[in-house]
Amino acid sequence: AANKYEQRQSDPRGNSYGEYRNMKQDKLDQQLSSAKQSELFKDLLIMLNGRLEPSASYLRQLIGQHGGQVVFQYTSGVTHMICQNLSASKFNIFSKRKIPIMYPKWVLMCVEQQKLIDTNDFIIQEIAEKLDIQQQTQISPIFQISQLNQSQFLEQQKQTEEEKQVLQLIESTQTTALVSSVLQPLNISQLSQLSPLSGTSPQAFYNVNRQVPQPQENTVQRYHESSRLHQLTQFKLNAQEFLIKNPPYGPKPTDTARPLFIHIDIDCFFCQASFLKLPTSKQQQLHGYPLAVSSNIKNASNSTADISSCNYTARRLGVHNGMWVSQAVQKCPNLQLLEYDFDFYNKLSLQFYDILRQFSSDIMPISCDEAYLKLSGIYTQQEDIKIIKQKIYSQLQLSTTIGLGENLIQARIATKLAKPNGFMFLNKEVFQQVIKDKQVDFLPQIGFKITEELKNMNIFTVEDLQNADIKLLRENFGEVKGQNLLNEANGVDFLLFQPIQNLLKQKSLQVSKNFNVRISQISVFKQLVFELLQELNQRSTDRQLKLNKLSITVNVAAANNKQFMKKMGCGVCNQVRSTIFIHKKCDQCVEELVDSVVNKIKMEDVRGVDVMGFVGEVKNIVQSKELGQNAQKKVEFWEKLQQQSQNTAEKQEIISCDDYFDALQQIDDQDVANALRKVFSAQCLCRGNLEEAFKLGIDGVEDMFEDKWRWL
DNA sequence: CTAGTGTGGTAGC
DNA sequence: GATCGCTACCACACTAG
Repeated sequence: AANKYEQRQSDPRGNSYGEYRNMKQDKLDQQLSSAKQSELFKDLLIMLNGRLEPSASYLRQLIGQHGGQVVFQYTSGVTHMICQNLSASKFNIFSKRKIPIMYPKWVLMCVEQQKLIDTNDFIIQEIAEKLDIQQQTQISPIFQISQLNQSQFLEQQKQTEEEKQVLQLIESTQTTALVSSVLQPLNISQLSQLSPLSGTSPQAFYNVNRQVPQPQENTVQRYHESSRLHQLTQFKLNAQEFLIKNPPYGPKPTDTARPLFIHIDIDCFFCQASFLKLPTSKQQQLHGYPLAVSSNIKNASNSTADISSCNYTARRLGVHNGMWVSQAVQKCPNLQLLEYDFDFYNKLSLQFYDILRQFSSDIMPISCDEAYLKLSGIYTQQEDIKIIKQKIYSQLQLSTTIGLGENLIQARIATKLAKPNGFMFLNKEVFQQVIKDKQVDFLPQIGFKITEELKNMNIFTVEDLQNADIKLLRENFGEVKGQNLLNEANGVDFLLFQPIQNLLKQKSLQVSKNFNVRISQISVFKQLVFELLQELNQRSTDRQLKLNKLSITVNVAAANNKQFMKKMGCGVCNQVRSTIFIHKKCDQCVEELVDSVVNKIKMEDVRGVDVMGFVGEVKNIVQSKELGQNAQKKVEFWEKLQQQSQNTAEKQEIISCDDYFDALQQIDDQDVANALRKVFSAQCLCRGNLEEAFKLGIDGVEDMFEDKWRWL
């Protein structure tokens, strides 16, 4: 397979694969325009997103034949968006811009009927409903818990009208989730039934499609769509976003002498969710079998696909997460493999958090299916807490495990011990009892490397760790880590409970591809970096983060690269990194970024690339050495400005004010005064709501500036 | 000593 | 023909000044 891929990369018809692709594209475009059949899509710019059925290349061809234009990335002027799956954030972007989102079926049906069908009939239902849930949740009646006494709250949990409404709400969405396969685009045979008048048989189109090579754009995006680890991180971010927009409204924990925490985790989340997606008959058939979620593969006994989640039957038979499918079926020949359904996982995750919102106002999300809750003093009975489990089960059919403890680590360990479908309370004494004989890697934060290191120190069990010499631990692991290890072993928290409302601004973001990367030409490498940067740009824009620094990491095959390697994986690699400062959109930095590493690597050894962006707080930007020797004065100026706007709503705006940012970038070291004048004018004039600026006019602004100037 | 940069480890399924 | 090895964040070693 690798050989074939490389042959394609060095196709003799072009100097590089990219050029070859362009030639091919031109040729294709010519063919298409010559085969133009109608002007149906004239003046439309249609964006194709993600994996499509029929395929993107086929749709492109079809749209081209009928006079339309196609793009694969969002650009201004896009009139329609075609997709099957779409993240909530992207959905928001398109719906905000009032760009209709349609299934590919729309294109086919327009062509069939030779008219532009009303887009309202096609806007993706499932996603629209997901958005509806969020809106409804926001306006749904909120329990005024603080005004209720404790028993009233618990009573309300069981009985109130609001409760019924919430239940109905979630039940209705759940039905949608379970039948969502109904909403998938129609297949070809269904289509021909719908449009018997068609002149050209859809089947014919479909066959043409088979001969058109798949376009190579969006390799990063396509890859991410089926990468479980990518999805997993996005789900977590989605959950955080959801909680910020829909704050928890449960009872407010009071400062009691003895706070309680729960740790809640959905048991083998992906596995349960994928199971729920099966038809009932299949579910009955698989009942009691060992199950695992993995990419759908034909040759399980040879596959190096990862098991991403497996049920507890499978675990008892020796299967575990992260194992290769081939190893798993060797241990457990009856293992039944289930398919991923990432959209469904995401949906369940948000519903999970929607339920948790009722139970505490202090929630700390850990991942898409796992959170800590700080409990108020009203939970006095274990039964009160089990209500959470029951609710999640009755509303989502997902079994969970809850650990209860006086601190986070106790709760966390309790969950681990009680899995699956369990509940456990640990206090200090019981914790000591249950933990002491466990291997050290039973504790969180102790992974492969630290286990190895501890082995070298003759520390194997938690009890060994408890008795270890703190000086030695600190020496070997550092001050903090060493102390943390000891704390963990003794059931003392080192993780701080941080409810969602304390969430700090994201500091960095990164986009990686370290799978199926085999490169022979620098142009291909550039294309990959470009795509990664585009994605980075997209994400930072979506999340309104301003990046001031970019870093690139290239994974380069090490001498023992092939050892333990997944077939298309990156194997053992050395990392080559480099960092640059940026003044422009990050997808315009390809050349600079590539240049910074290209001399240190051989293209044929590249096994993966990772670009990271650092969020530039204006304060940090001001401090960065890019601003040169007068940075200190500029910082002071900035801080003064901050103080000025301290008590106004403008503070936030000033932080994100692009003009301000740009002006700062242009500050001239030779003449700080002038530069700051520029900055300050820009600040005033670019923002209409700085009232004084308008009242005083230009001269007034100058005076104002002089006024602010004195402190410099 | 300080501030900035580079490196490595862990977590979720 | 393979089957999706991501990503945020922390701590600390190191370096320049």
